[in-house]
Amino acid sequence: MSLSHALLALLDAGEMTGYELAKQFDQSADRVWHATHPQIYTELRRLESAGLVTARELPRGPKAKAVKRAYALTEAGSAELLRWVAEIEPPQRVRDVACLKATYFEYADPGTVRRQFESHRDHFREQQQRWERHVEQLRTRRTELLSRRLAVAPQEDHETIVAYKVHAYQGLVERARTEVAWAERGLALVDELEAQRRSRRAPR
Amino acid sequence: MSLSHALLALLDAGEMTGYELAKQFDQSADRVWHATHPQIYTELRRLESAGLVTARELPRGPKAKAVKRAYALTEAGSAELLRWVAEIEPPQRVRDVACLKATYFEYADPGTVRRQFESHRDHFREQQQRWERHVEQLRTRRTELLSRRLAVAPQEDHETIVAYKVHAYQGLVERARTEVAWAERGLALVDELEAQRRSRRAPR
DNA sequence: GTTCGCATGTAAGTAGTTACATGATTAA
DNA sequence: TTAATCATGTAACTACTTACATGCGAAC
Repeated sequence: MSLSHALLALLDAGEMTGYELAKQFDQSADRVWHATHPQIYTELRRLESAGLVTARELPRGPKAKAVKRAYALTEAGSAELLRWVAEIEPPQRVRDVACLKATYFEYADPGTVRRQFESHRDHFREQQQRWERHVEQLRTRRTELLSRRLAVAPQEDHETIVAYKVHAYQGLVERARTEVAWAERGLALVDELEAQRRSRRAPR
Repeated sequence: MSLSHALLALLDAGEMTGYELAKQFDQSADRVWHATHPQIYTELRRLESAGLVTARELPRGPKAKAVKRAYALTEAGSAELLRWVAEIEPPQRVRDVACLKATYFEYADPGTVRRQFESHRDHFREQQQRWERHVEQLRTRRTELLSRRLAVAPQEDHETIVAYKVHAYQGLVERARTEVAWAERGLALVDELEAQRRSRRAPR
């Protein structure tokens, strides 16, 4: 289960509350792994009872009428993170709605198919830009998480840390680019098929 | 939920038993959507009680000591399939273990990282070849499912049906290619980082 | 005084996995 | 006779989603 490891990995940059972790998941470009807040809070409690993280209760505001919980890695948590990174996992199963649906576009009229491809293209264009920005921020070491991480790591490791992260997000950029290209070829295909149909129905 | 629609789509090629459907999911290259057999049998029963498919009980073998159930689309099932194909769904959330892990490769030694990238590359090379073969079979109309589907569709639609399926699987080929390229750049990166480290530790 | 962002959760439900269980038929 | 393949399921569990619920503090 990768949510737990995503959390351990984020906590390696230092103490964070559930709320801050949730933000990393769904606001920033760091969300290589999607998770909702109920799942995150639940998982943090589980990690705590498994002894992989510890929680420190902090007052919220000066009146201390409510508390927040800041989580940090334990020794066991760090060890588990190391173990997981080295472990070779069975490849993930394919489960791709867009592709599944595209296999049956014959059932939809050309206008609808066009809208499907356009929405696919627009989505991945946006993703591509988002990830390109993130790669740029990593290169110039301007993300908050990376700064925190570099602050607690020895100087000589900095280059390696940055290089692997850049490579990972660069992969996402390429992937998004591939999807955009696929959608654009799809749009061209719709045009082509329509032209063929027209010429077949009214030959000269 | 896309499993139900994957099943409806497969059944559009004609009557099939749960066992045959399960084979389409995990044996053939058609598995754009992964599912295990318990899930498939359960879902078929659900589709049946929802009135989207009907089951016909057939004897298994001549002695008729056991039965199998052949499922077919109902009117409502076909309608639902059409509705689903035209519907524009919210984009899927990213949840990528390989990428998540790659972000933290700094924690592993170069040998381990190399093995990770190699296994990624090998997996997607195999996927790429599998999908290339499948595209070829679709082009020459030699897959069983496609033959069945073409047999029940009007002649003038054949080209469109084949074209969209080829496009969908061609997309998977490109995606696999992108992953292979990413892993190969990863391997180059490991070498580069190691060379840098060596030269820094022993300058000339 | 009300809206926005911070902060934390529960509860009910759906989707998907893994292990267990059974038994028929076919080909070597 | 034994192994492989056909064929169908249940049960227990984990992962994830959605809706509901609460309350503080700051700024306008």
